[in-house]
Amino acid sequence: MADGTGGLARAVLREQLRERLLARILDGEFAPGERIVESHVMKEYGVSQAPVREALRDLEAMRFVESFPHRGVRVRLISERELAEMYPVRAALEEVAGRAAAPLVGDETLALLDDEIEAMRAATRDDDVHAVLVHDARFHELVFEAADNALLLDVWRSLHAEIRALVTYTRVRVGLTDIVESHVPILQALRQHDPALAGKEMRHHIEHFGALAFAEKTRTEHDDPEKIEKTARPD
Amino acid sequence: MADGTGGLARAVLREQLRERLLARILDGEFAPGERIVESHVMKEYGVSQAPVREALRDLEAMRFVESFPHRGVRVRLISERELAEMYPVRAALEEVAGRAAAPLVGDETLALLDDEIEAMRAATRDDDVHAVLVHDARFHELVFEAADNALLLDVWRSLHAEIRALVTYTRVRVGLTDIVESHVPILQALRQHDPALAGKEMRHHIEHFGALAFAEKTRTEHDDPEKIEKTARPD
DNA sequence: CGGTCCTCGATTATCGATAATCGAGCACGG
DNA sequence: CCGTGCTCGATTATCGATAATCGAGGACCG
Repeated sequence: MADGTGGLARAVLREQLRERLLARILDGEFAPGERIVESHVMKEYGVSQAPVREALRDLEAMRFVESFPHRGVRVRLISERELAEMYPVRAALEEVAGRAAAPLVGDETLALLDDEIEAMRAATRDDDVHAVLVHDARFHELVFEAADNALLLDVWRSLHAEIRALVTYTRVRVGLTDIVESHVPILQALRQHDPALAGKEMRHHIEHFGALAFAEKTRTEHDDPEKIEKTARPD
Repeated sequence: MADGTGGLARAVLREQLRERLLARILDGEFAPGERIVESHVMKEYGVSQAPVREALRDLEAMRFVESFPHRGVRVRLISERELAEMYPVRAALEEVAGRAAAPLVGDETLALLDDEIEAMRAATRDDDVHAVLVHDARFHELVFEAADNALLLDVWRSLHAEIRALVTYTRVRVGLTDIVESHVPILQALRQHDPALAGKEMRHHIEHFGALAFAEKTRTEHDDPEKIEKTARPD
């Protein structure tokens, strides 16, 4: 992929475009809510419209963008409501992953998990938020991979967009250090190959930050819409 | 948002094609493993290639088909391994849905759920497997809708393909009646608006049939690969 | 006789152009 | 002034055609 913008050779165009566009979304070059115009992209990369459309549709399936007929594609801006909705889903998935991974995880993976925690610590020292996010996501992805359940991994990956927005947002309320260190109990539980404990730690890890981010909302039975409505991200 | 035009945003070719093709897949006209050739579809419906490709890509995101570059699209044939992998994922999601739905569910929804059970019973009497599947899926979908969590609903819907294959397969080992009647405790728990119970019943409902279909595999901590390997469906 | 290389039909990936649709801005009537 | 309807530029949806790629089958060589 080290060949300039002029010649997108190598793999299928659609996939290359997808990766390029995704990178630009994650880097914030395409801000949330911003439109992505097909004709602009096709001129910029010197390709036709079809692969651009298909790449955008892939990104839509990955939940990074949304589209409406005849109105084009825009980068999804994830509302707080959606973020709140994500917590129970993600908590449940992570628990499944923890339970499944615990008996299967090998020493190599445990070492890699340790590396990711160290990398998060280093990034925290540099106050490099982006790096923390990357290693945080990688830590969890390693657990899901260790669970040896392709479907579970797929489903989790489809939440990437929300997870990213989530962590970015959460950081405002809790420190990076808290996020990083909260991974330690998970690693310990995996080291002990204790499925129930690993599952519980994974679940708590998610629910903990969910509770911090949304105060009492997540666990209450009565909904209180106003608490959430007013925060609608003004761009 | 809904759609500003008053609800008549129908008729995007891609979406129509997607529905048509999906129906044909579900009806078994396209058998699992069978290829779907773009040029054939475009001639058959008198449309161009682009919408066909995009429709197929949508179906891929829904997990009904799979595609490889330059090798086209084929209807996914879901292995027993994948089915086994799905159980813990679905069980976790259904538990979340049950917990969330219990406090929110209204009388109308409870009545609809009752209707679905009745419809399943009627279909069972006619030995109409297809109808049972439809109403079974609809029952669960109603619960997910009642949970009022769009993300959860989306994730669950992305498992449709697996769920269908699952029920079809399970039926070989357990009777239709067992499947149908096992929905009753869920409905009762929802009637009582008991989140913990509803969640538990939803989970058990899934795990029960998972256990039936795959013997002891699902719940054990030690993996015993051979038990599963040898079942590789030759069809 | 077995294996490798090449050709060819079938299919997918991409292109450039056209038709359909949308939203903003402007003229017009009240 | 204010709302209504129309026109127009911008953008998406679809089309028909071309280039790239794949897999099967046959020719060729050892």
